[in-house]
Amino acid sequence: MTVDKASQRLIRQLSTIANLTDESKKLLADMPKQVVDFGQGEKIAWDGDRPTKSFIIVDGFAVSSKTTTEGNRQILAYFMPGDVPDLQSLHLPALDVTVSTIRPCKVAFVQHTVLQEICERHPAIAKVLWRWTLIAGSIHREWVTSVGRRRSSARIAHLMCEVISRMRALGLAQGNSCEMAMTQLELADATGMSAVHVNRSVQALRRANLITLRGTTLTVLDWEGLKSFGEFDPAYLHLLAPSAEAQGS
Amino acid sequence: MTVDKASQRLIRQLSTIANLTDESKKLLADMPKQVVDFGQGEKIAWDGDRPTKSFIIVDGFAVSSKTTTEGNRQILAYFMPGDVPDLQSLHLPALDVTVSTIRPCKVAFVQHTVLQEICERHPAIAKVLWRWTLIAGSIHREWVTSVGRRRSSARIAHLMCEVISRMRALGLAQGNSCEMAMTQLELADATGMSAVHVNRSVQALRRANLITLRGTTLTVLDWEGLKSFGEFDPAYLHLLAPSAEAQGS
DNA sequence: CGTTTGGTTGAAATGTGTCAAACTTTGTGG
DNA sequence: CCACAAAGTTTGACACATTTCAACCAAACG
Repeated sequence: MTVDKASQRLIRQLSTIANLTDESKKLLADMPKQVVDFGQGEKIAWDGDRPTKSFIIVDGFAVSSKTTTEGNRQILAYFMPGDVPDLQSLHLPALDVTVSTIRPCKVAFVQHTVLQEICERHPAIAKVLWRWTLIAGSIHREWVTSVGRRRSSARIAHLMCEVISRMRALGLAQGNSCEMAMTQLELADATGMSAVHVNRSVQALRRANLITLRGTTLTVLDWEGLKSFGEFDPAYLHLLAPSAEAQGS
Repeated sequence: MTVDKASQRLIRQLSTIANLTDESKKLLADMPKQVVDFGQGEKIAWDGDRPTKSFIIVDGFAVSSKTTTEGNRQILAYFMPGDVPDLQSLHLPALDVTVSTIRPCKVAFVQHTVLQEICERHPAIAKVLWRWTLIAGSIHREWVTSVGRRRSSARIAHLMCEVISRMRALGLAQGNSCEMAMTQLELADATGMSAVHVNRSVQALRRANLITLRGTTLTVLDWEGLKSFGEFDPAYLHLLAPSAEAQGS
């Protein structure tokens, strides 16, 4: 039995936070999905929308964001393959963020009715999805802390630790390297800084021999150093295997 | 049939975000609860705990927060009567925040086993609770935006709008006034600013004739003005009756 | 009535943003 | 495969928002 890529990604993501039974996996894999391609910088869902389906990121990277009246953008979450950026719309009809690709993306749409029926008939799956949305909330809390109370370069370091930890858990990191997929401008919008200051903070991390950042490829040179510099404690990610983050250095 | 205060508060809160059937209300009211009093500035639950019960705020106010290694505190959420600050621990065993009272609090503990059984047997209630945790996430996103991208006095204004809107929805605001229960130091920790700067920002809001803040009692003099100054759009609260926020001015 | 807690003020230090220009890399079409 | 354009990065100078420190004041409290 072959399983499509969208299902593989979704199942792999969920496996990082919960143990799925084979039955659950099959149910998720069998959901009807509609695959659509998006280019870089395209919007997939808009603040204020009332979607009737949610989507899985199959390939590529996306972010959710809000824009203030003065036109400043704040990135609120970072999505990688297997993520479902608008899962909350299952129980919150009106979307409160805009989701945009930061890389070309292949996404798979699933009707809310399908998800809802699965949740009703299979409470175990509902529980995992609920847990997933709670982890998204936990990550939000860590971001508030970062943006509110950490120095600029620690914010950057923390975000890098988060991304590489999540990528590792998915098996999408190569050793100490991963495709971060964010320009410095996007890094700025995610950390509440200006692009110029991000640049200077990144240089500080480089000078401290903590990282290498070429284009959008991040390499961690000193995992323990970066962790302590960014005050990163992976507990908030609530991953099943904390070992995933200890493989570094 | 008399219903205890803890249940009343809980049901009133949930009624602001969902329509509960009488059966659901009865089930919630019938949960065994253990009422405990806490003084001001006490901690109810600790970061890293693995609680076996969650608690409803019956009276008083509380916040959840994280503290950085440098000792800076970031407040992440603000809880009022009827709120369940650690509801997420139902599916995230390890708590990732500390919950402390900012006023003397009466709280009612409910065993997780009880909540879990209700959720299993009554999917309608599970759905409401899930929705509730999703709204908490939505509020977190708004806070990230505020802390990351809004000017200092707009942050304060935004937080004031949020608190008074939620208090109004609960019927806990008197006209344009409400008990905000936060000192300027707590306001600082919630908005990622220093206490001194909060003081200056509050004064700016006063000078603009938007608010009055005596002690911890907030009075809104110009609701529309405060809303636009703080870029406040209540959509992210996902309240059932948006009218609650339109009653002002 | 003194003590504590929270609020207010001023001055100086500093982190971060803004602006503008130059540079580098990446991608694309000829 | 080169040349060019576009996108992203880096740099410097300067402005300014915010923090820090320290002192003082006001209100609440036992």
